[in-house]
Amino acid sequence: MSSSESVKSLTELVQQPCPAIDTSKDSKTQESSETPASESQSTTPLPLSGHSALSIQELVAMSPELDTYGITKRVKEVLTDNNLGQRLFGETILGLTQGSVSDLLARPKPWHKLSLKGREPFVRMQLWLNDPNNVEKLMDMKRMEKKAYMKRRHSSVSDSQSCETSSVGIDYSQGASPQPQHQLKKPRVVLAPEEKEALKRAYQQKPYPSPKTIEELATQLNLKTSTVIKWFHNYRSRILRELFIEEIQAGGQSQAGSSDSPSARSSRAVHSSEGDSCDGVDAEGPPEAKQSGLEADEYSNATPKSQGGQAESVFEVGEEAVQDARSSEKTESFHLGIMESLEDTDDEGMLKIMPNSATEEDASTSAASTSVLTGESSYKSKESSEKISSVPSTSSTSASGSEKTNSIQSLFSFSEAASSKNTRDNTLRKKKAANLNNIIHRLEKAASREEPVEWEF
DNA sequence: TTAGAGTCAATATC
DNA sequence: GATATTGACTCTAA
Repeated sequence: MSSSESVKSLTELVQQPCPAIDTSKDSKTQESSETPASESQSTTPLPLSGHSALSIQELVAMSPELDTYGITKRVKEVLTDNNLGQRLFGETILGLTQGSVSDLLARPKPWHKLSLKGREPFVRMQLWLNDPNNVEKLMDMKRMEKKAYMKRRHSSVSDSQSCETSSVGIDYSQGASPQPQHQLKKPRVVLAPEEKEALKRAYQQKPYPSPKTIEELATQLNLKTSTVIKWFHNYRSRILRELFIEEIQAGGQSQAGSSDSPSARSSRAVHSSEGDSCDGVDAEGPPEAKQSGLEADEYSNATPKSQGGQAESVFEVGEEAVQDARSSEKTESFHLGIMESLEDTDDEGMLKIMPNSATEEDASTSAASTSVLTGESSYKSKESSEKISSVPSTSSTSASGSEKTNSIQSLFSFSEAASSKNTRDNTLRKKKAANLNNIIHRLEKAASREEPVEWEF
């Protein structure tokens, strides 16, 4: 099983243009006819079928580390070069929907961060890329699809012409649009920008809000608690992904070749990202939130406050590290805002996330809550992101061997490219690095000791 | 139970 | 029309 031999052959299979792949044809062409594998969703689509006895899962399990970023990059190139759509590619090759493909191509996770299931599409992509014929095949499919579409369209046009009038009234009566039935489909919730802003601010204060906090948020925002919960889930994971890709890009810039080496990447991305994908992933980017409690001092440095005890001491170091960032006018309000709104810090503390909730208290408080808002938006600006990026700025330090720590470190570490941007002096950075590593270390310890307090940011 | 991962699919945007 | 975004769902693991 683990024989190096099989691994080797697999490596060849996956990494090199392998003849074995020629396969696909048969299995592919048949499904192509009309239905783009899509529906088969769970059934394995792809051109792998020819791959013999090895199921995709097996392939994945045995696959050597793949350069996910490189793979997606190539796929994107191929798709655009050949004018192939994500939908077709996703449905026929990956067995995924267009949205998933888009997401995957835009924000691939590094291999080591992927679960077996998550690796599947990348193996498929790699295999697909390996055989240039596959592009041709896909193009054929595209043509066929087009033909089929035209056919359908023609026939439906004539159909609709004949029953146009009636269809209006029919609508529900016929299965065509089984819409109202039990109104099975819940309308999609679309959060208003202010709501998102508020949630983001809340996130900055507490990436892992307690149920109580969630309820408060839900109440304040007039949302369902489940929506708030889901939003936090999504936001967290998307922020993470955003970070990974930025790390990779940063790494690619600073060190040409290796596209996917996991750790030791700059964290500049975290702040500059503003890629707005995940809608705000931009600012905070509390990368390994869970793993390190990072966000506490990293982007919402303010948060650490409170908690007292060990946490307090832990964060006071972080505070220091953050000091300069704070000195910048823009970030200042940001930090202060959070600081103040976190005045009572723990879960009991009402989150002041809505701009209008600022009515309470005195001016300073209102300033605080609004400043969180303004702070964030400024956070989004390139300018400020640069300033803020100095916060976690550190040079990666030696220490810690665990992967976890490494990745955490990488979040704080600065690639040369990134660091060259700001003028911070090295000693200061090193000092911060040490401090932050210290924080990380202690947080991890605390975590393993199960001291919940420590994780309440 | 909760969080993370992977997706879907509706909607927004280009 | 293609692609990007994002709320929600499902599954898995701790």
